[in-house]
Amino acid sequence: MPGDDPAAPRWRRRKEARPREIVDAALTVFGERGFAAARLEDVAAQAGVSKGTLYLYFPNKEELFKAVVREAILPNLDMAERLLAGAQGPSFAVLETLLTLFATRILKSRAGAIPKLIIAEAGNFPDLARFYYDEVIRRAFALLAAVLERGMARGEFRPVDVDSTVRLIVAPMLMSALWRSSFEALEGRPPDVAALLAAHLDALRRTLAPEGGPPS
Amino acid sequence: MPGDDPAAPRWRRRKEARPREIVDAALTVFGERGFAAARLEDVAAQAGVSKGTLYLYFPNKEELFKAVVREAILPNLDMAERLLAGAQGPSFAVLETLLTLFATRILKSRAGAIPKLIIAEAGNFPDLARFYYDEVIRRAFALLAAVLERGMARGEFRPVDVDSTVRLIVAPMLMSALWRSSFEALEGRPPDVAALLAAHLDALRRTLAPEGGPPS
DNA sequence: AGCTAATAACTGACTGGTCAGTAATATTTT
DNA sequence: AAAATATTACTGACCAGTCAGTTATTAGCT
Repeated sequence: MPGDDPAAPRWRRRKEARPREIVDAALTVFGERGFAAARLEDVAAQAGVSKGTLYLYFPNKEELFKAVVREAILPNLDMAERLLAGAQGPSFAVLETLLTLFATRILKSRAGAIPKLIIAEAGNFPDLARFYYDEVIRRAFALLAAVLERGMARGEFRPVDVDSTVRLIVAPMLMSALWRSSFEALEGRPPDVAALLAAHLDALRRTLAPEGGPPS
Repeated sequence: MPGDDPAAPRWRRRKEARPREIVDAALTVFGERGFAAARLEDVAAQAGVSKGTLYLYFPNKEELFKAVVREAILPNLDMAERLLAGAQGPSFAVLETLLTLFATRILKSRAGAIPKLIIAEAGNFPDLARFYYDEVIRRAFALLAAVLERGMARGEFRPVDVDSTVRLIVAPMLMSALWRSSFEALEGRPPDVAALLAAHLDALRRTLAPEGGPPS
């Protein structure tokens, strides 16, 4: 407990550690409440710091949010892009790995709340929407489009409309993320992400298979 | 313009027409701003009425929102349920009709904003989430599950995990709705709902086909 | 028909509470 | 002592919900 030791200082200067701790706390609070409804006072409390301190490290709420996205999402995108760049095997395996990566690294972590957050607030905070669209969505879509192109070029996938198919691939994953944030509490059992992912991959295998036989 | 004619009354009593007009205005404003950020003052202005009048017809913001859902969504669900109950032909045609119905009646109308709204605010307004879950989601899921069961019973669909497959069916439609509300403004072209629906139906045909041949 | 209450519908200023951002002040470190 | 870091108290804007008062409409009376 603070205050136990009267000789201990009430607080310490920790210039290096603060930003990370604040961003981490912000991910939690934004995830629970959304952007507009999150109170910076709560973020500060969660980070073990006072509200004024936030403003020493971030100029305002929006920039704090951008920092959250940068820390929680972008490293995973980097990883996914490196994965595709170095891929050797069949394209469907790449797709499978990417979706599994998303399910484990995003869906199961606190970062899973971010998509909901963006969708919820895009209308009222267009700058945020623009930022997320440019930094995340465009890149993720381009990545999946590249996998499809690769598969079609190698004769592993039948020819499909790339844009629509990318959306079909992404939708169930995204929906899982939104679902968790919104309705998990209302359903008895927690949603079975593994089952959904399996069914989705099965469906994709059938959808992408060239007429002759299975793609993988 | 009001005020043009000095003999015209400043307002009129229109007890019967008010509720519908207010709900209609509320759908617009909630759709643009979300539930929490929508100002009842704006709803009132849009309905051509003063703020106090809203409270003559609806006890509070939440009940007004529920009225919006009842008016904009539930009639479509009723229609869909009647459609399945009276269906004669192949199950895939039923599925196709249902999805097309959704694409035209919900996605293209202002009601398309409601899913976003619910997802956005579920965390902060659990009563709203519960209401929507009970009145809409449960019914819609049961409906699609019934179509799948019907198709499997008639040997038109291969055996699938019903719960996962329902989610796979819904996800792209839902995502379209969310997308429109959030990112339409940021992308150059408007999203091609028809192309997505066609690709989705194509994928579903392949996914549900029994091993022997096509389901429809 | 016209005049006069009585009532129902409606208005808009106000209240109480919330919260992002800022200013003034305090504590720690060098 | 001075600089750096942090806290606390405050300001200003915002908005759901309330309510005292106003206006349109109806009903009763002549």
